[in-house]
Amino acid sequence: MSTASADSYSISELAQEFGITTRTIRFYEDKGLLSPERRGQTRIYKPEDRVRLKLILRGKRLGFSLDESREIIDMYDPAHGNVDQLNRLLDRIDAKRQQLRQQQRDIEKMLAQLDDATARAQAALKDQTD
Amino acid sequence: MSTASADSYSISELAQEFGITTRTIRFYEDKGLLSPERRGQTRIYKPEDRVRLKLILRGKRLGFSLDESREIIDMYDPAHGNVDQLNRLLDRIDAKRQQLRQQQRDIEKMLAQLDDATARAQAALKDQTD
DNA sequence: GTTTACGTTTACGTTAACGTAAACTATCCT
DNA sequence: AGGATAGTTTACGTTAACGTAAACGTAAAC
Repeated sequence: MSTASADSYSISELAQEFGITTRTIRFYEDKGLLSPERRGQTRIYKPEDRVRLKLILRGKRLGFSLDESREIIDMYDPAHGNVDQLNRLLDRIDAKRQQLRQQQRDIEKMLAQLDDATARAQAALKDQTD
Repeated sequence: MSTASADSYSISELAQEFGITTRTIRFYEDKGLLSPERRGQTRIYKPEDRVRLKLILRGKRLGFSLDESREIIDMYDPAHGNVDQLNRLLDRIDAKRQQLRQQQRDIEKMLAQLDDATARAQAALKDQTD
């Protein structure tokens, strides 16, 4: 099964594409983050599953837990009924936005710190080669 | 010990300022990220210790492990001897920079996604209130 | 002089996110 | 037919980052 039939992927194809193990993908399913189709026993992943996986891994790179990633993914879904729930959803979205903005500030400071470290190291190098 | 003598802090002062527990601070020391002075048994934290703690927590917000945070903090230190080591340091700094830039891209995409989710939720709200 | 508040060490417990291994099934290859 | 290859379930193991509790020291406060 080296080629995906039309618009679907095997578990090992996705694993290889994203540099993770099949165990990890099954684990995400176990935690309710993925729910691929089945052909018999075998899992069949559709493009939408692949997108969800991408979002999970993006969250991971930002230090989010799987629960947080699930929450963010669910925010995009169209399954939110009444007015109260929609308002609560909007609040949660806003909270996440604040958190991401904080991370942006943190990154800026850390990048500045790295620039500083680079300058120091280069200065030390120059001293050595004199 | 509600007031810090001159330029130093107690462990509970730092804990309260940063919204963490004293257990956490001692844990960081155990992992070699902090090494405060002692007055008898009691730990005395200097401004530089406080700065290190701030850096650790910033790393935490970005999803860094304590080992990664320690590495970043050590990058700033002036304890790197020969030319080879300095070059390796410069490489590691650059790698971290790349990682942070990736995080920046991830955040941008996620913010865009949140904007999208907000628009959808607001549209759904409008439908409800008609 | 004994609570109360803050500090200490030691040690076992807990959760998230997988790793690793065993035991089995289905399929393709030669 | 008999591996080799890719899939499956089940289950125990592991690491990081603390939480929680016990048992104790010390010093200020009542």
